[in-house]
Amino acid sequence: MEERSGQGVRMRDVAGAAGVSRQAVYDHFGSRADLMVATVRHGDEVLGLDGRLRHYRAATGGTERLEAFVEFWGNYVPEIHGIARALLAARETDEAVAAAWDDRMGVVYEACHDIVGRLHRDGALASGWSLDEAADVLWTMLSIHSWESLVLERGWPVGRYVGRMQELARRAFVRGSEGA
Amino acid sequence: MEERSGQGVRMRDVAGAAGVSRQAVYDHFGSRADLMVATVRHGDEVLGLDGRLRHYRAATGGTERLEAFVEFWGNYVPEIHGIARALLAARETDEAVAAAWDDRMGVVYEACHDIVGRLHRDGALASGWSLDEAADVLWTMLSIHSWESLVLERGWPVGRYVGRMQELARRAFVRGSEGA
DNA sequence: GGAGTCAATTTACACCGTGTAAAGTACTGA
DNA sequence: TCAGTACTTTACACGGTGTAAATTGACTCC
Repeated sequence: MEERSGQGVRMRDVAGAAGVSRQAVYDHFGSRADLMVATVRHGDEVLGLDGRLRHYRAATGGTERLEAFVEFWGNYVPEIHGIARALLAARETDEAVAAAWDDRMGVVYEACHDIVGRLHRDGALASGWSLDEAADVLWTMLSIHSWESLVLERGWPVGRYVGRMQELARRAFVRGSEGA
Repeated sequence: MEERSGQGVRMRDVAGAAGVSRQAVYDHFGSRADLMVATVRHGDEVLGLDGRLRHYRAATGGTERLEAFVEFWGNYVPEIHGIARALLAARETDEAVAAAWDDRMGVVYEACHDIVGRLHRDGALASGWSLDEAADVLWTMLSIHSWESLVLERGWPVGRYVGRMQELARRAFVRGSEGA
């Protein structure tokens, strides 16, 4: 239950990789969609989110939290990328997958909203943004797709992604921060 | 050859909508992938790009061109969205579709690079960006996915998309422009 | 040791969408 | 009239998901 990753993977591949018959997989998981959802849940348990989010949680200021979150996210996405692509493809047709995806993305959105709210509280939110709009844009900037676009298509190393996105987010959302 | 749009559409749907047998479609287009490519070409002819890009072409300054391009793009995407989704899904498996997509996106990338180049020429590019990195980020900000995220998922009207993206792009790339 | 249970296996098939093949029909124009 | 063309219907191959049934094998309980 470890090495899977992505949409081109058929049930027989999963079965083969697990050294088990195709039907055994159906017995255990029910369907391809259910398998994905189970994989997501398993990933949650195994990826140590609590540890990874320590810096984020420790940062109470809006600006610091924004920076910490981008850093967490940039390093987190590569590890969930395979399953994320599979979910993204399957959520078109499967309701349970769509729900699992929306649930995950909802958590990210909440984080974005929280960050924007703190910037506002600190008087640091750049003018011109409503809280919701800023959260929408931050969430969009940090989407898996944008990560794919920069890291996979344009070939950015993860470190550059993190650095530039931190800078971009600061410029976009933090009042008076164009110098660097 | 007009009303199609998107990935859930099967060959029989296309045929039915055209009032023709499924095989006739195969006779004309060869395969689903070829049909998509043909649809893209047809769209190019019919969408009046030259007219739509007039403001963009007329704007020679980096800042103005950036603004004009975001406006063009925001209004253009809704019309290509259906076929774009289908291409996006099919490019995973079909080489010709992938080539057609990459060709289109290449054009957009060139436009982004041109804009960033003009900003730099005008001395208006915000500090901290290399030309390539700024083009990469602008291109990513303007991706179909980001448009979907804001307009379809977050429910933004197109006008708001255009306005906020213009503002965001200005903040991100134009030196000294946080006030508005 | 023998019976029952439970998991996993093999084999087979239904369903769907893409794509191919073949035979038939109807309209066109030299 | 005949050839060509455009389209039709019917049929099937292929690949992937998902279901069903009969079979094997191991482990437990008495």
